[in-house]
Amino acid sequence: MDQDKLIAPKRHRRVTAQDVAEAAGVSRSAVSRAFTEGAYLDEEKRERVRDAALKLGYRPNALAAGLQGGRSHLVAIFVGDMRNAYDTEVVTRLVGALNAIQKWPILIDGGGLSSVKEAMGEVLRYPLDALILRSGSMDPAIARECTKLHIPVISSGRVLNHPQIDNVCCRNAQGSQAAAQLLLDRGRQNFGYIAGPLGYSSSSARQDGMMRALAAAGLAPVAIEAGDFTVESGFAAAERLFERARLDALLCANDAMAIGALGAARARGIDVPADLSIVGFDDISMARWPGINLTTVCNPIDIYADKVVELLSARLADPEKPSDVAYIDTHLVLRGTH
Amino acid sequence: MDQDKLIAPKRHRRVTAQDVAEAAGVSRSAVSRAFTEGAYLDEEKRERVRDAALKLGYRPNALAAGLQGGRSHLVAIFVGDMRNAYDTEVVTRLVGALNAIQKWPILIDGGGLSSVKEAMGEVLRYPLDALILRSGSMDPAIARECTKLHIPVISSGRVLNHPQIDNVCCRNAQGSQAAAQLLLDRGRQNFGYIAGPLGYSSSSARQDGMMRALAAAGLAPVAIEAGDFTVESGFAAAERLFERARLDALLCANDAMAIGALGAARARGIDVPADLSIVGFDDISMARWPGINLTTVCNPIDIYADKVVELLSARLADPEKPSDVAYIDTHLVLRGTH
DNA sequence: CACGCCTGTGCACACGTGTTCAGATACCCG
DNA sequence: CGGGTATCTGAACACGTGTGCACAGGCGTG
Repeated sequence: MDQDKLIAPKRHRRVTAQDVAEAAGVSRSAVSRAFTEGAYLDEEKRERVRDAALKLGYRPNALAAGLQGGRSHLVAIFVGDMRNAYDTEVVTRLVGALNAIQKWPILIDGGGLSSVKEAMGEVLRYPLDALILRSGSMDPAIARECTKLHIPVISSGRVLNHPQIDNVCCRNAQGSQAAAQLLLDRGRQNFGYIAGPLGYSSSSARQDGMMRALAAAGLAPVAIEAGDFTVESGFAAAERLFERARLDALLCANDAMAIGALGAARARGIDVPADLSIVGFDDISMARWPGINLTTVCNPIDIYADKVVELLSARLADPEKPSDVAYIDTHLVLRGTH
Repeated sequence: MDQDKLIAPKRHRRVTAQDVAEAAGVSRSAVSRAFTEGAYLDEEKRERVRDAALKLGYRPNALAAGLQGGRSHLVAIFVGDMRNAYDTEVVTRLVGALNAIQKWPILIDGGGLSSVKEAMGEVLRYPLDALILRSGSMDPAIARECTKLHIPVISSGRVLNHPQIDNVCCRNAQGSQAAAQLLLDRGRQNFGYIAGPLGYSSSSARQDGMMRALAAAGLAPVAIEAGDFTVESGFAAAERLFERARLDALLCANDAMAIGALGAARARGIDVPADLSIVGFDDISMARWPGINLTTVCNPIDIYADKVVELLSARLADPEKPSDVAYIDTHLVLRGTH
């Protein structure tokens, strides 16, 4: 009956539960039970099965398990642009947090990809446990499509208003309002702002926060320029600002651009922080590097990742629960540039 | 016959090929063939199937496909420590390159994980198309275990001597030899070196390269200290070096530590590059930031990622091919610190 | 017409697992 | 000893797909 197998042994067949069963002298069901918590199986037999499995190098095939049971334990992380330092750090923490709860993250980098939509379509062929969006400029249509497939979506960094999408978002306005207040208290009056690209809710919310603090002091920003969240664009935007106006305070939509601005200020011989205060947003790891030492608004990454995982677990436990928005508090980190 | 389904409709059943078949009035096989390139199927019928599929939101289940056919299209990337800037950049490019060829990378971060071995064991339950190691200090036992499961392993950054493991590695010694020669030509004589942790082949190879260049000039390094590849450790190591000796040239095992050293030099009032040359290794994106502008040895990341994917494709095409080592050439990037 | 070739189709199997179901065995209690 | 219960076990099914196989028909050629 096993003729065919003997005649044409498959290239490199995976060790299967059947093989272990034969080696241990039990039924295949018993093998399955030996690896399932809380299943009825004689202890002695279970041990025998595990020994045989170890010897043969057997591992239950996750594809088959996922096909049969409910969960695949795969989670897709869609990240808008992995060349962005903050996004990268968030992804790093997310990967760690997911690994820790035995969920396996599949990464899709929108920044390095021409046909994002197509890639998403391919990945959605896997019955994902969840999809995590990490991106300020995600096409909401994709998110909607996922909810149609009944896979949980968690949006990070941007609140998507949809009954089935959970969100994690930091209090952007509050953060930059506090930053502006800090500089106001220090006596600064001529504010500049380096914004992110249009359409990023985080950037505009942060700008609003600053405006609110300035308005309360009867002020308005002297000049505003926009970058694309990169260091280089921050450098360029700062140069344009310095050309246009004489500032003593400069707030930036994120740390990377603040670091660029810091470089531009130094190149121009402006003394930071004596003549100019620069404050970033996010508190990426480079902000604390010697030689940068940036004063910034901390957007606590660990808490961020933990919250995402927490929301994910809750959603998996109860798929029908109402959607949730977790707001993360920021706090000022006073270093050397304010 | 479908009573049970009607009585107890599964929570949210995925749309299956059977559903599409019924909607389009064809057999289930026809649906499968409609999505398979090069399968015999009437063009008109294929179109009908695709219409129905689109309407129902059907996607062939990748788990089932992977179970049945050979490939799962999943690739695991094991990265030693995602908090390392260079590793992160490599991973980013790898993710992009894999996405582009429709392979879906599962990330495992050794740095954020207590039980790496266990995590690897869990992930190996998926029949991976390949495993990519990105780490200087990977336990070779894990790699060996993978080859036993007959899944291709590609090691990046460290050459593993195993008949079934492909490798991508840059010419470390050549790179730092050239860097040392650059500084020798500039008239430097008192060399210091900041090494990585013990057991990282890349660090020791880079040190060897420097030694070779110095020896050829009848010199030897004045002082050597070690860090752990982080900026902070580079800062600390440089301070120890400055305490011990008067240097005019400082080579570092990677860019992050060089950036730390640069900060330490500036904090101490040392003029770089007038009194001290600092050269890093890797050319991470921060090396070109204004305010850092680090002279370094470029370890070209794009080529790196492309080579990995190239080796991967070759290995998948012919699993029995002899193992290969792709050496990547480095080149000096002259900026402002030499 | 006979024959072979090419295109198109449905049936049935294999992939490897978790779990249900019914049956078997051991055990305790009245 | 009978019967109920708790524990254990194997057969069978479902999960959803890709594909080999057999077959059907159309068409061109001798």
